[in-house]
Amino acid sequence: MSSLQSTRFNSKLTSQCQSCSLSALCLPISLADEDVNRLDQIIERKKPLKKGEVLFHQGEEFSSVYAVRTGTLKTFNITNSGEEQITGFYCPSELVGLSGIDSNTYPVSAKALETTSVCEIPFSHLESLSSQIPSLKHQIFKVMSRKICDDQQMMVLLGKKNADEKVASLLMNLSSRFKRRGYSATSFRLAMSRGEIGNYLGLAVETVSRVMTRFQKSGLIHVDGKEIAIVNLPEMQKLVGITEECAKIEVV
Amino acid sequence: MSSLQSTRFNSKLTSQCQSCSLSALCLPISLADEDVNRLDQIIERKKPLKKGEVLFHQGEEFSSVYAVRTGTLKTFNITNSGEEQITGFYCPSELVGLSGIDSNTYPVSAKALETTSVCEIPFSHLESLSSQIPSLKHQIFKVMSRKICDDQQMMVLLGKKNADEKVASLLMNLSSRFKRRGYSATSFRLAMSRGEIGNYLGLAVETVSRVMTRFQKSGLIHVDGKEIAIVNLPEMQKLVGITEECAKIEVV
DNA sequence: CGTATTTTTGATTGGAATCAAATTCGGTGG
DNA sequence: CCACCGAATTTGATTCCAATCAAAAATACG
Repeated sequence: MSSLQSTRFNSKLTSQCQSCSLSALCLPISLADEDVNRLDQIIERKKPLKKGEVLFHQGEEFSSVYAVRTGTLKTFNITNSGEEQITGFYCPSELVGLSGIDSNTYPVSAKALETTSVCEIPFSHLESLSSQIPSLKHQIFKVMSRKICDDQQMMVLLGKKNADEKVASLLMNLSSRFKRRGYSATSFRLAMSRGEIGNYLGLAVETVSRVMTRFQKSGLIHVDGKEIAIVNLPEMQKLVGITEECAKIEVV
Repeated sequence: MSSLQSTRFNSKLTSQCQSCSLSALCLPISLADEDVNRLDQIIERKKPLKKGEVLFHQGEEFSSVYAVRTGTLKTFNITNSGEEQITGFYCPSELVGLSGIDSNTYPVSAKALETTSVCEIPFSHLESLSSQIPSLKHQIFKVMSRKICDDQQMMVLLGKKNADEKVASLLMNLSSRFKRRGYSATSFRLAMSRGEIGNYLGLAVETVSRVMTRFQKSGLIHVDGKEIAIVNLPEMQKLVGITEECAKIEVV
């Protein structure tokens, strides 16, 4: 158990969730002001993580879920052969750590890909608060359900798609996540390296590089290091295929 | 909304969950008798599905989650090219349909691989009941968290493993699920076809067949149609690798 | 400014897909 | 109970996509 006092980075009596620009994403529910305040009081805003710092380690006791406020996280397993297997990237407003509830242990590690600040949400507090606020409980169910959906789409991607479709899917997925937060859907900066993309997609680094070069040559995207611009959006969407369909369902 | 009366297949006033042999798996919590009864009253035991019958369709409005009592289900997407993409197999005591909570729509279809009976659990009832029974709410969180964990392991499998490891992983996974329900871990019958296994694992049917033949020749397993016997358990576990590790974490 | 790391590019290899066909299995009706 | 038909499974030959090996180029960083 971490100390509320010692880790609190920015503590005020007024609700910070209410003034946070992400609240509409992080809490897409209409909580009464009073309820938001109650939620706000259990949340700790931690000191930002520097690139490469670890938020929690695989195997550690589960205590909190975390909402990313700024920056990007990756979650990963260490395989028995010692290599890293990335299982997800987390952008602002997204929750990380939910997979620890079942075993009361984080089954993955979470590491910052760049300077990243998070809100720590002690799960036991969240859970008891959710008993008192049904819409909050429903929201947690929804977030977890959404994660299950997304992971299953990822399973389809990994099992059925070729290298082009995988890379296109990741780029379009990131694009829609940027858009959701009000940023450009067609021009953004990758927080992760080519190696991390390949690791996540089940591709070799070289393949990721080749595919991106090829996409650029065919006028689908423009690549400048980590800066990506989607040039031919319709064609990219076509490449993504099935994932697209399910995105529709989810958006409803 | 389905009618409670019309679809109820086997209705008694006494608690059926209490006498169900799966309750320790389906409800691995110590609910007070009174609470079990309350849960029991919202559950409908539906008429068994015959092989090939569909429990719910992709795109249909979400209303219930289902616990498999006997038999096996598969969940799948239909891709835009019209082919089926299997996202999961469900054995007795396992819950299907949780991915529908987020969008209020089932993002997959569920179909019986053999004669299968399920308990229908209307989600709105379950949710309101969970407000009154904190341990039930916690249990739902756990089940969903576990699903997220499992799916992420599946992602690792699909992204990083070769054909041998994939097939071995599926067999060992099924083995542990049979064992959990009190059946033999080393001898069981596959409910799914080679084609469905291949579809699920991201392999061609021919590859699944070849791998199994090869496993049999090397004395790892014995295959007789759909009957499988694990002959060399340690070697099979070795093939599975990382998934093994995470199984340990989850079991704790 | 020089070194380490990341990314790109090229050549070759290999594992699984695909194509093709034989065989077995499962269900049905005579 | 057996013969028959379609589906599922197995087996074989060939192809192809992405991995691997290798090395140059670009970028990050102290």
